[in-house]
Amino acid sequence: MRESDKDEIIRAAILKAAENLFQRWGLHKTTMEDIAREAGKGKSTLYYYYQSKEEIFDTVITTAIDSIINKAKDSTEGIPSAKGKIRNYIVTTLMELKHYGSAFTIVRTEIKRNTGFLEKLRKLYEFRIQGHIREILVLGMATNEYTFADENELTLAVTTTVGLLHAMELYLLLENDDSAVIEMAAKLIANGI
Amino acid sequence: MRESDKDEIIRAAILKAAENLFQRWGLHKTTMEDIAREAGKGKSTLYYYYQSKEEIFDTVITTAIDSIINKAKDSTEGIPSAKGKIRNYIVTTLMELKHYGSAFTIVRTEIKRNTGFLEKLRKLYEFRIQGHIREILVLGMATNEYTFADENELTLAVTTTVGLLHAMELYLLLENDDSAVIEMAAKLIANGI
DNA sequence: TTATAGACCAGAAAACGAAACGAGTCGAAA
DNA sequence: TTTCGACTCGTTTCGTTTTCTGGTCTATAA
Repeated sequence: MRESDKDEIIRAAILKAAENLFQRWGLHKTTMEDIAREAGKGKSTLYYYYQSKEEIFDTVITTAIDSIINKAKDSTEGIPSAKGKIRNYIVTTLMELKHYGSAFTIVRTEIKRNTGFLEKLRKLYEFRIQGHIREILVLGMATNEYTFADENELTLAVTTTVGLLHAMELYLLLENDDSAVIEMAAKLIANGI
Repeated sequence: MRESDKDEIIRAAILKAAENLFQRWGLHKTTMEDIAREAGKGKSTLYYYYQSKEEIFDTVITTAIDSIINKAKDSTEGIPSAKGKIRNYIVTTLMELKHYGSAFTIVRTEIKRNTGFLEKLRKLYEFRIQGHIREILVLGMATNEYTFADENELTLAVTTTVGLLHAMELYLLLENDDSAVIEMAAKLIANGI
């Protein structure tokens, strides 16, 4: 057991080193040797812990996204109304994304370089976000805040809400918007459903 | 007078030629000689009518955007409710944008190549769109559909609505979404304000 | 067996000089 | 007033060489 603990520590160290370098230099300018040096290991050693550079990058990104989604989810706890939950979920997601801001320069660059990249990312978290939103909307039906004729309509509402969220993420990522608009947009969506 | 009429005809012919080629080949693969050949003129002659290639391109794009905005505006005529107007304005804008679709491949490419391009475009139409939305919201106050505490709140609502519209445009341009979501999103925004 | 790293490879990317291209100018001519 | 051929000069493209870098293999040490 102590063996695998040590294993995890080194894996985490590599990840941390990679994250630092990715944030500073982006994916393409960061070499495996850079990461190895930063982690105080030989280059070959990295391949003992990770299959490829891509796996390292994916793990870094996934971790970041996980953190955002978890914070968004957490921000809905303790809020009684569904509308409030939706509002918080959206605001938190966007604010966190904005906060990661500079770190996500990488993402911005990567989006432009490779259109399929977003597609790939989305698959990783789309499902979870839709689950969260659906959960909230279902709650909203119980509290009479929202009404949906049937399962189809509920699904459409979920899709639309998440779609709008994505649209705003993209907007925030590629352009730069200020917080007042984020707040208002979130409230607007929450009330509009 | 007949002189300037003839002038306008040739200018229009050049524009039409340019539009065809831009749509087929994009801005960068279309040369001034291509346009001249298509318009049946010498290359130098183009410079008698337009200052630069950029001016030609801008004019083509502006014309297209004008058409979209006008159709959006028209789509609100005859609708009594402000909510209906908002909904139609958004749906029409997005559907038209989608309709121009292939033509706007250029725009898509241009956006990726030059981030400042969107900025520039936006300045051309931002003001008009905000004017239209504001007009509708003011009407919505008269019909008691919408309530705003003061001028500031109204302005924020306008900004947010237009911001969301832009976000969806970008999303539509860079990704591909289906009409059902557009409809729902428009309704959602209209009701949420 | 586990963990590490140096030596090595093949293909990708960078560097670079030469050639081609294309936006824009100018002067002449109709 | 309108048109265009000839010219320019900065940019892009292209073919080639060189460097770089992700990934593998093998040796070695604990």
